[in-house]
Amino acid sequence: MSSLHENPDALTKRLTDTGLRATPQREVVFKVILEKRDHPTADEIFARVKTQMPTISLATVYNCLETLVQNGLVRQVNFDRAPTRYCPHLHEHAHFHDESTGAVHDIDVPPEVMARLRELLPDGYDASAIELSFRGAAGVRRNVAQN
Amino acid sequence: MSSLHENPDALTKRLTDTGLRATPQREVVFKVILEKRDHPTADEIFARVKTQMPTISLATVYNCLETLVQNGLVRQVNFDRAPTRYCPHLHEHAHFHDESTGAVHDIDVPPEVMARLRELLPDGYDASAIELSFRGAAGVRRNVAQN
DNA sequence: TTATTGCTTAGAATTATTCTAATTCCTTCT
DNA sequence: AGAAGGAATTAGAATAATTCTAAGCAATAA
Repeated sequence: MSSLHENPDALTKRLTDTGLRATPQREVVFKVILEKRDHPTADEIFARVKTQMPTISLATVYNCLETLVQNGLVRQVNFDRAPTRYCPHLHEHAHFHDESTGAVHDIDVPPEVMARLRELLPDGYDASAIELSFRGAAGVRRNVAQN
Repeated sequence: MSSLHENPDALTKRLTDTGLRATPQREVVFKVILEKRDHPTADEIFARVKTQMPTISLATVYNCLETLVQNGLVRQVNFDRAPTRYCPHLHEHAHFHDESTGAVHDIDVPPEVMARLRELLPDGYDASAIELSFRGAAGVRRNVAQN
């Protein structure tokens, strides 16, 4: 819940704090992911970034995303074989993939549930990452205008 | 734990029971998945199948896999963007992806844990599928020569 | 047997992503 | 300030898994 929205320098700082060079491309890619938290794909990010920086290339978007992911500033989310999506929420959480709308929603997972999942592993198995995702239909939403 | 290994007709029966035509190609693809439960990729399945049926095409393997999956005879397993793997275990379970060997191990998940996971979803969210996967290193294996 | 439907096949097409090689941009050193 | 060195960016080619297309073939139905 920091002030990344209000204070653009916080974003720059997060880059430099992790030892990264805060290039304009990285900043705008990072900003785009943070400002609309809808788990966009690389293509969608590319499209959004181009409106602010028309000369950027798709390869650069992929490069920036890779460095952001490798430095733990952004998370990757995969569903089946669909294009990789990018998520700015760093705390441990799961994802719900709404098949009817294509939207992806974050699902909170309490630490004790995570711990319970780890307990499922046999002795000697050490999980560096746990991925939990749901697929289905979200929001029955009776009595809500839809358009 | 049925007799699919000993009784090849059980395999045929499972195909016809689901309303599928038991073509030779489908049977051999299904057999290959069942007889070595190591979560092979489509390419690996193709290679194994070719030894028994050299004329089969990769497209057919993909077609067979698709019908098997759609009819619930085989499960698909995805890890990140790696090639899709196929799993003959139908009961609800998770997967552990060993990063050092590339192997995939099945992990049992007790029903009450599955139920606990479903409880994490907000009202109105209905999950038709839950995917749980671990990534990491399996089998610490001290005192084993490594080369 | 003929018609109909479904399956298989080879190869082309697609698509997300990565690679390559050239250029440009910073940073630092002098 | 100018030059050197390293890192980042770029356009476009390459890759790889998967899907599509069109044609032939096989099984079943009439």
